[in-house]
Amino acid sequence: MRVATWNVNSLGARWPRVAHWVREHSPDVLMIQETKQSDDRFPYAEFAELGYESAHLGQGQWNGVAIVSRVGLRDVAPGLAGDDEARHIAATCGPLRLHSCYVPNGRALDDPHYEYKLRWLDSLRDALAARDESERTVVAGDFNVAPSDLDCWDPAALAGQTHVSEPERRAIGEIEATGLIDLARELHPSEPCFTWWDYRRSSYARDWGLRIDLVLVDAAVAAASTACWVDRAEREGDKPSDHAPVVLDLDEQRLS
DNA sequence: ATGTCCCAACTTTTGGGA
Repeated sequence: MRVATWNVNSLGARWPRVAHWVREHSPDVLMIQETKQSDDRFPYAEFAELGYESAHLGQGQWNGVAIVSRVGLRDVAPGLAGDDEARHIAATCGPLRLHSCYVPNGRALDDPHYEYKLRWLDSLRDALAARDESERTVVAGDFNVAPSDLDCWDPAALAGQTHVSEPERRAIGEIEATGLIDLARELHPSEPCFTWWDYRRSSYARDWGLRIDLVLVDAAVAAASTACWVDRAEREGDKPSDHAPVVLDLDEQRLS
């Protein structure tokens, strides 16, 4: 079974690449962030032609999250309690309970948006702490936090900025403490595994990246996982998103 | 050169967000 997460930075602008990527890589489930679409513009029919059911929580110009699946899609839960932005959607697809997350950026440490980001992460933690432990859980998406210095191209250059602050990293740690494993880091303890590169300053060519797109899984999913990898090729070529997809491959037989 | 890309709109240029 293959599950992927991808911040597409506008599904409208990225549709040709998304459709091509889905055909090439055949994910069973794709979690999408930053669709930047209202629900009435979401390409439900186009995904259906590719064999996928879709659940979308849209907002319009900003945010927007989705889960598309070819292995069933039920018990859709759009939105995080108390949040009025389109940043979280959960659904059950086959044997997995999946959460597609788009964590607030934070903007700057002294910006009110940063406080919103920390509160949002606390809300996600609370929702995950209350989950049904019998469900096999995958929490994935754009967390806008680099959990450690290994996840940064130059930690010194980022000092004093969002994405690397101690409160943000602590909030990620508290989410993991609900019983979730940062799978890319678990399987690749010494590789950076960047997932995002700024469009500016030729950042991709210089490999000035961050690992901010995470796949957090419970112990049962971790035990069944055979790979967790970043599709850097998707960050190249014409009109890429600034994020690359992160792919989780698992052996469904080992999910007991 | 706060350097690029994407969106909306009092839309053909500007401002907000990442």
